Order: sequence, then C-alpha cells, then structure tokens
Amino acid sequence: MLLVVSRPKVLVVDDEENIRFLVGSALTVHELEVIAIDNGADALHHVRTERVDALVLDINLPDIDGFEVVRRLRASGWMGPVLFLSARGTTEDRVRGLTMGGDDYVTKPFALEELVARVQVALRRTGKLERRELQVGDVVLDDDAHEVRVAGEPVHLTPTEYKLLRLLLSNVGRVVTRAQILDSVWEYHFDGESAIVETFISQLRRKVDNGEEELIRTVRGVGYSVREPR
Amino acid sequence: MLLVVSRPKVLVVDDEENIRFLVGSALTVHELEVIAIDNGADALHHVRTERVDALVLDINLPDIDGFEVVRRLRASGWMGPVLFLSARGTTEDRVRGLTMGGDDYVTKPFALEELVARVQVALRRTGKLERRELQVGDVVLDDDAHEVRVAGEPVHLTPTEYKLLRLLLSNVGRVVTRAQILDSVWEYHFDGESAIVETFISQLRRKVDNGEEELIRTVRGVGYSVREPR
DNA sequence: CGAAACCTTCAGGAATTCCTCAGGTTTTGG
DNA sequence: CCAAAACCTGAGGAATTCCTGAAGGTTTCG
Repeated sequence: MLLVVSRPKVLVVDDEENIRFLVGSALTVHELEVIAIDNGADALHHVRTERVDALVLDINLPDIDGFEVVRRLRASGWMGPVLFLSARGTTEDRVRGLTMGGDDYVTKPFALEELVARVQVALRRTGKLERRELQVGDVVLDDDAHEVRVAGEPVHLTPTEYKLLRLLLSNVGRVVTRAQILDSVWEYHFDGESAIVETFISQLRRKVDNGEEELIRTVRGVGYSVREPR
Repeated sequence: MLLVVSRPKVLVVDDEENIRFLVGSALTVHELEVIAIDNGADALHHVRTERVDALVLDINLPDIDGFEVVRRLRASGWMGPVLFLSARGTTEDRVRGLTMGGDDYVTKPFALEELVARVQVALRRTGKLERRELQVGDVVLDDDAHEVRVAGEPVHLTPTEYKLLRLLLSNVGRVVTRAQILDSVWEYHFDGESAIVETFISQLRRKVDNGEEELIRTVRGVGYSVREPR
C-alpha cells in the first residue's frame, strides 16, 4: 500500500455555503485536501502564498469574476488546472471560449460524482495523483482515460459495458452475483426477471474476451467472475 | 482449527436505539465485535482512540452529519471502510456522489443479512477478515470465488454438487444423515425413496475424491461423513 | 430536427444440469 | 455361504439456465 506523504490540495471557491460544503465533502471523502473560500480576492491570495494543486472555481463571485481570477493567476505563473462552475445557460459560450488551455467546466446543477471525477482526472494529468488502472491478463481498464485496452489495443465500450467490466475487474477472484450486478450497474433493487445482464455479458465477451482463456467465467446459478490467470 | 486472536471491530453509529440493537445483534452473531454509539462526536473520539476496522454510519445524526464524520476521520488518517445508512429517497444523490472510494451505502429499510454481507465483504477487502474457505486434506472450497480446488487444481462442480460438498465439508468429523442432506441441499422435507443422494455422492467422489485416501466415507444405514485426515 | 449511439426486451436455440431408473456391487446378518 | 438390504454408478430424457441476434425504443449529440 502506498504511503501518501501529502495529498493533492484543491481550492474550492464559491460564495454559496452549500456548494462549498457539498463539493468540499465530496473531494475530502476522495482523499483530497480541501480549502474552501468564498471570494476571489482571498482565493488569489491563497494560491499565491501556498501550494495549490487544482482550483474549483465559481464564475459568479461577489468580488472578482472567476475568469479574471484565473487570468491573474496565469499572469503570475500559476499553471494548475481549473474547473469552472457555472449556472446553466448563462455563460456557457463564454466558458467554452475561455477554458481551452486544459481547463474544464461543469454547469450547475451537477452530479458530485462527475465533478470529483473531473478533478481527479485533472490532478492525474498534472501528475499530482497516481493513475488508476485495473488489469487482469491482457485486459486493462484505465479509469483516467476511461478506456479499455486488450493486448494493448484500445477497445470501445459503451458506458454500461464499461461499468459492468469495471465491477467485474474490481472483484477479481470473487463471484459477482446477478443481484449485485443489477444493483451496482443498473439501479434495480428488486430481482425481476430480466435477461439484461446476460445480454451485456455477452457483448462484453465479444469485445474483451479474446479467445484462448476465457476472462469472464459463468458461475451457473450464481453469477459471473473474473479469475486471475496463472 | 484457527485461534482467532481478535475479531474485527465494527463501530455502529445511529441515533435510533432500534437500529443499533438490530444491526449490532446481526453483526455479533456473525462473529464481529461491535461497539454501538448514538452520536457523531463520540464516534469520532472512539475511532481516534481505539482500533476500529469498519464503520456502519447513519447519515442523519443529531450532532455531526455522517459525511462530516467521515471527512474528519479521513483527515486524521483513518482509512477503514464505511457503510452509510440513509433513509430512502432523501439523500440518495448525495450519497452516490460521496461514496465512490470503496465505501458503500444501503437505504433504510434494509435487509439485515445484506448489511452483514456487505460489512463482511468490506472487511475482507481490507484484509481484516479471512476468505471464506473450507479445507480438508487437499480439497479447498472457496466460497468467495465459488470455486473448488483439489491439490491446487480447479475442479468444476455443478450448483447442486457444490451445495452438497459444502454441507459435508462444514460438518467435518460428523456424519451427515441422508435426511439432513435432502433437507439442506434439496428442499425435500419428506424421506421418500430416492437414490438422488447416492447419485450425487457418486459424482462428487469422481470429481473430488482422488484416489489414495477416500474423502467421503459412507456410514452405512446413516449417511456420509468427511473426516479430517491425519 | 435528424442521425447515431445506446439500452432493453424478446425469443429461439444451445448448453448444462437435474433426476429417475435400472442393473450391478458391496455389506450385513443369520 | 446365502439372501436381503444398502449402496454405487452409468445412461438418457426432461427441465433449467444461459447465450445471442434482432428489433424497437430512448437518449444524446451535432
């Protein structure tokens, strides 16, 4: 296991207490250090005086406009990734225009999960966070690139296929029951009669399970499992 | 037989007496040590001062929000698994966003068995609980992988064969009567004339009982038994 | 708005598993 | 030693479970 000497530090800047709390909690739970600030001036000051690895920044701030904050930071040499928050519709075009240099943006309301994921991607791109990969045999699932490779060759998976493969790979050596799959990949909390799991397993196999030794084993009457090959 | 020096310790935090009692009992029955606490502050204190291997945590606590509890624990370096409890509907989105990093959540009302299962899975993932394996001689039945190995080599069993072997192995040194077998493996509650037990015992022997010393002994007029070899 | 990508259901067919039956083998008791 | 009881085991049709392609519906994206 890795000893994390110091966690990546993310500055969350938003004037809404609620957003700060939600985003802050989400990032903290995912093992990031968080500083929450409610205005542009303090944000500027903080980035200039302490190490900050990424910025989550509302565009509409009470004092300095979010874009202006970034402009000044860039001018003073800070090159970290920025994730803009903006209300839907209002500034989408501007955002698109102004966030080219590797920066990103999400519109409120947003899914926390997605925001966390994007922050992590940004931190990994800048080397502040390790890459996360699941590998079994010659199948690699790269969570950052959101990409799957089989024997080095990229393979296109649909979102659901991806989730399913991810679930299976993160349970190597363990059987994943159909109920677990339905619960985790779909949101079914009931055990109805549906062949949907089979259908997707079938598709996954076609895409990922190339020949020789089968990656996804059927455990009759129980579910499916991926076994580490010898 | 293994001498368990110390059982995994699970902290149950919920302000409802009822829930604490139910969850606590269920976990205790499954050989886990349980501490029940009814507020966030005490929970924090306990985790920081004593070894705690997993947390079952209500989100709505009287003092500190469940997420906040986890946030603080993570900040102080505690990395154990957390299973959140939440009322259905109220916070599902937030929960989903905040529990990606290996944490889990169940919505009330929940099935106790499912909760216990999830806690056990979490503890196994973090190495606090051993794999569920039954072993006699060179036959190993791995309940997680749902797999049987003989002298290291995987052997394929059908679901019924698996259930039967499991029953026999979990009764090492004891005779399992035909009635018990019919009752447990099949749903027969009557003792009709049926050679089905013999048939499956026969198949099991062929697959699992490799030569030298027989694993499954016949106890004439009674049933079958597996004896720990010297 | 239209096209493309994706999700879901369904149904026929394939594969596996179950279970009865019947004949053989071993054990027991007198 | 013999007969009866108990057990073993192979075979095959029935039942279950799983696979997979096709088609229709929904969502996403330009």
